[in-house]
Amino acid sequence: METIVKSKKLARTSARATGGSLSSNGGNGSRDGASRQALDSFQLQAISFFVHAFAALSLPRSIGEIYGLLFSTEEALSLDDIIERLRISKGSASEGLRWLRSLGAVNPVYLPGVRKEHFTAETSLRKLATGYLRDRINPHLENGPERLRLLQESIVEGMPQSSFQKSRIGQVAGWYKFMGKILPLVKALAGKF
Amino acid sequence: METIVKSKKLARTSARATGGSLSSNGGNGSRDGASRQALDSFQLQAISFFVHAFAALSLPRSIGEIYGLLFSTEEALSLDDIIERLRISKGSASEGLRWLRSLGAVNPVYLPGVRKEHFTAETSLRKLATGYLRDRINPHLENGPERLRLLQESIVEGMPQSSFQKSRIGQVAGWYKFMGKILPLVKALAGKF
DNA sequence: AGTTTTGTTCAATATTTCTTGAACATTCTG
DNA sequence: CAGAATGTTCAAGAAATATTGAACAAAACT
Repeated sequence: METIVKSKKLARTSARATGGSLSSNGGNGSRDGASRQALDSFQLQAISFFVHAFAALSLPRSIGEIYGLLFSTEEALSLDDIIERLRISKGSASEGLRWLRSLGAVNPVYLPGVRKEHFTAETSLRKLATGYLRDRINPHLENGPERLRLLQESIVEGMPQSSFQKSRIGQVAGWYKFMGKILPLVKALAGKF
Repeated sequence: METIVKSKKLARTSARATGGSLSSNGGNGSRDGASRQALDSFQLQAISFFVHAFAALSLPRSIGEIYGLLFSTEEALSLDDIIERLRISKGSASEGLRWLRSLGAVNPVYLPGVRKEHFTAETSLRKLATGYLRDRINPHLENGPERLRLLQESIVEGMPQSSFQKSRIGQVAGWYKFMGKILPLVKALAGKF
C-alpha cells in the first residue's frame, strides 16, 4: 500500500484529490483542452467539506462533490458544467444529480432560451432534513409495524423463554415510539435555522 | 486443496441465509457435527430485524447478526457461543464485538468461575443513542470549527463572488448550531424510553 | 516453567459498492 | 422528418469494505 502501486491506479488517484490535499490543479495547465473552468479555492474547500460530511453518512464521494460544487457556486450549473468542473463521468453526474434531486437538495433553475437543465444547491436546513428523513429513514420505519408483527408471531407460547421474548418486543415497540416522537421534533427545530 | 476451498465457500454461502429467507435450517440436520445450538424462530427473526436495521446505518451484516443474537437470547454468550450459533469467523466476531462494546451496545457479564467473557445486549435507548452519537457523530462535529475556518480563509476578499461566499459560510455556521441544539434534545428524549 | 485457553490482529480473499463509458431514449431544432 | 443536443441506463471494470483463517499475544491453569 505504501509503495508505489500500479501506474494506472496512481494516475486516477492523483486526479481525484486524495484526502484533504486539494491541489489547485497546478499540473494540468491549459495545454489539456478539457481543463478550462478551474475551481477557485472556495469551491475546492467546499467540495472537500461536503465530501467529508457526506462520507459520514456513508454516501458516495461523487454526491458530495456535486453538492459541494453547487453549494459553492453562485450561478446555476448544468450536467455538463458539473462534468467539466469535477471531471467525473456523465453516468456519475447524472445519477448523483438524480439522488440529490429526489432528496430535494438541489433546485432546478429556469433559464429562458437555454435547453440544458441547470441546478443550484438547496441550503434550507428544513428542506434538507425533511428530504433526508423522508428518503432514508421513513422507508425503514414504515415497515416497522410489519416487522414487529413478524417478531411477535415468532414467539412460541409456553416456552420458558417466551416471557423474556415478550419483554424484548416491548423494548422494540418503545424504540419505534421514540422515533415517532423525535422525527417531528427534528423537523420542527430544523425549520428555525 | 482447491476442491476443499471451494466446497468450504459453498457451505459458507448457503449458511448465510440470502435475503430474507430465514430458512429454519431444515437442510443441515444433526448429521453435520457443527450444527448443534440451532437458533429458535424468535432469534432468527430478531437477527433478521437487526441486520436490516443496522444496514440502514450502513453497518456490516456481522454486527447486526451479533447484536440480534444477543438481543434475542436471555443468557449471556461468549465469543465462541456467537461463532458457533452464527457460523461466522472468529475475526468477524471479535471485531464486531469490539465495535459493539465501544459503542456500549453490549454488556460484559461476570460469571463466577467462568473464564470466557460473556455478553448480553444493552437495550437502553439512552445508552445506545448516546454511544452512537459519541462514536459516529461527535467526531465529525468536533473538527467543525476547524473546517469552518478553512472555508472562511479560502475566500479571496474583493472578488465579486466573495459576498455570496460569505453568505454560504453563514449557512454552514447555522447547521452547526442546529446540531448543537438537536443532539442534546435527542439524548434527553431517548432517556424517557 | 510449560501447556492450554482465550481473544486479537492482519494479510489474503470475497463481496459489495461506485464509477466509467458507451449505447440508448427522448426532446428539441431547422 | 433528419440530425443534433440532452439526459438516462446499465454492463464491465475499479475501488472500497467486510470476512476469513491462521499466526500471534496475553492470561490462567497445572
